[in-house]
Order: sequence, then structure tokens, then C-alpha cells
Amino acid sequence: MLDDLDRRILRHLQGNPSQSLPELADRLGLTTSRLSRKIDKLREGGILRGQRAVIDWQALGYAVEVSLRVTLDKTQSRAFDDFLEAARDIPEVIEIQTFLGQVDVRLSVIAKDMTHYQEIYRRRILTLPHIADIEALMHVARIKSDESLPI
Amino acid sequence: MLDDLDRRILRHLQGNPSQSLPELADRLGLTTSRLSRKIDKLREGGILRGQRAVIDWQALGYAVEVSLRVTLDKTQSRAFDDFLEAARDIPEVIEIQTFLGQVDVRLSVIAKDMTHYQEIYRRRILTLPHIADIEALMHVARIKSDESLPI
DNA sequence: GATGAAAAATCTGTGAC
DNA sequence: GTCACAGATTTTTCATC
Repeated sequence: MLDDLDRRILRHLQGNPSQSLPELADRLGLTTSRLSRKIDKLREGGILRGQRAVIDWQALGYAVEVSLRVTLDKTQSRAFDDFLEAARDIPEVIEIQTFLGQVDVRLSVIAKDMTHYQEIYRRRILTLPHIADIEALMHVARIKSDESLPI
Repeated sequence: MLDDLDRRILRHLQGNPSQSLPELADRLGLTTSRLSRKIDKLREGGILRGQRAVIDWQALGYAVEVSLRVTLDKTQSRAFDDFLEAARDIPEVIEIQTFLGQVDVRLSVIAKDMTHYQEIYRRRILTLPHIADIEALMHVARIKSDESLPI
């Protein structure tokens, strides 16, 4: 379903997204039109979902990131749905993942500083429904972040 | 430093990534050139770091994601550096974060299926240097993922 | 059905107002 | 802050294999 050329194209799009088609075609030894059509196919197939602007939120003044592990009160059958729905609406929550196992959900929360974080934590996080337990880890750095998928 | 218009622009660039300048300008009620210059400023300010192709790795056949919490052997002063450097080179490791506290590093690993995951885990993860302890959580879903920063 | 070359449409960036 | 234009880029068309 995905040939070798597709893989090479994806790898390049991942690394240098903002290069032009002729430029990329040149590197890959293709004509521009062939490359253009290949990319169309990848988009149609849902593999290429488009481009996204990379925004440096540290430059925006967000200096603090905290990773929260949440365990939910499983006596309530709607616990998951309720919790996720409410968590999704908090703008400072930039990541939500769910798990199989002792921990139910992981959230990444960003804030301008520790005071701001405390405020978000008390007013928005602790008021989320069905929380049984929370464990927080202060984040130091993101070393790698999705830049290089194994294609 | 960042006016209201900037914020709206960033919000749009985040949400609807692959729209063209005239299209976006229309939505925001601006002329194309004004928008173009605004975006230039954001780039100069380091807030906009460029574009990235969004690739759907589930469509690529990666069905499994596992989150690993790693504790390092802190008797070795080079433990962090050695570990991070080696982990970064594993293509299936798509995220690396470091923390302050009892846990040192979190890795996200993707694999085609459980067999594939076992292979990566044994051959690549367990052979990383200075590991004192690992805890794994099977990932179920990414509910939210960086799409909507609080701008 | 896929490919290459070139025209047509569209987009981006810049300079004048 | 707007308008208009030149250069670049993407997309479509058409002939070909």
C-alpha cells in the first residue's frame, strides 16, 4: 500500500516541510508533477493530514509544564467520559492520553509560571469530575517530540 | 508584545493549518499583505517556528503506543546524557521528556503490533545505558495533542 | 493507468501610496 | 494599513507511453 518512494517522500516532508515541490522533486530525482500527484495520493489516503504551524509556546511566555497522572473513581460508569470531556475544555491542558492499567489518564498542563500553575491546578484540574488520585511531575525538557517517525 | 490579532492568527494557524494566506486573511477580515507581514513578525519573534507535515502514523500501520517511565542509575554522572543521546536515536521513540522528581524520563514508543513492540523493547529499550527501573503503560488513545494551545 | 512538459491558476512577498 | 504588481509555486491540462 505504501511503496518505497512514498516512504522517502514522507521522510522528507517530515524533516523539511517548507521546501517547494520542484526542490523536493529534484532531491528525490522525480519530476514535479509526479511528486505532486504522489503527495495528493498520500493526502487522499489520510496518511498526510496537512501541515501544521509549529508554535513555540515558551516564546509565548509559558515556562512551566507539568505532567499529571490521574486515576479515576471507577465506581462511576461515566467517570471516563465525564472527565475527558471536561478536561478537553481546559485550554492549558495541551495533551490528554488514556491508558490501560493502573493509571487512567495522563494530562500535560502548561502555565506561565508556578503561581499561574497553582491557579489552574486548583481552579480547573482539581474541580474535574471523578478524580480518585493525582500524581504530578514537573517537566524539565522535551528532548524529542514527534519530529521523526519511523517511516 | 502580542496583540489580539496576533493571537487570533496563531489560533487559526494552529487549527486549520494548510489554508493559504488569502483564505485566512478573508476569515480574519484582513488584507493578504497585512496578514503576510503579521506572520513575518511572528516568525521573527521566534513564536512561529515553521510548519510541520502532520503524518498519521496509525494510517501507516502503527497500532501500538506505549508510555515508558524510566528511572536512571544516578550513581553515574553521565547517566542522563548517555541515556538521552541513545534514546534519541531510536526511531520508534517518538517522544522524550525529562522530569524533576522521582521519575527521570518519559518515553513514548510506537510499534506496529505487540510482537513488534516486544522486539523494540528488548533489543532497543532495555539495552539503553544506565536504566535503574522502567514502568510501562499501554496507551489507549490520544484525546488531545497539542492542537490547541491557550493563545 | 501512469508519466512528463508546459500552460494556467494561484499564491507570496515587496514596494508604492 | 491598503493596493497592485512581479516572481515563485502549485495545479491542471494534454499528449504520450
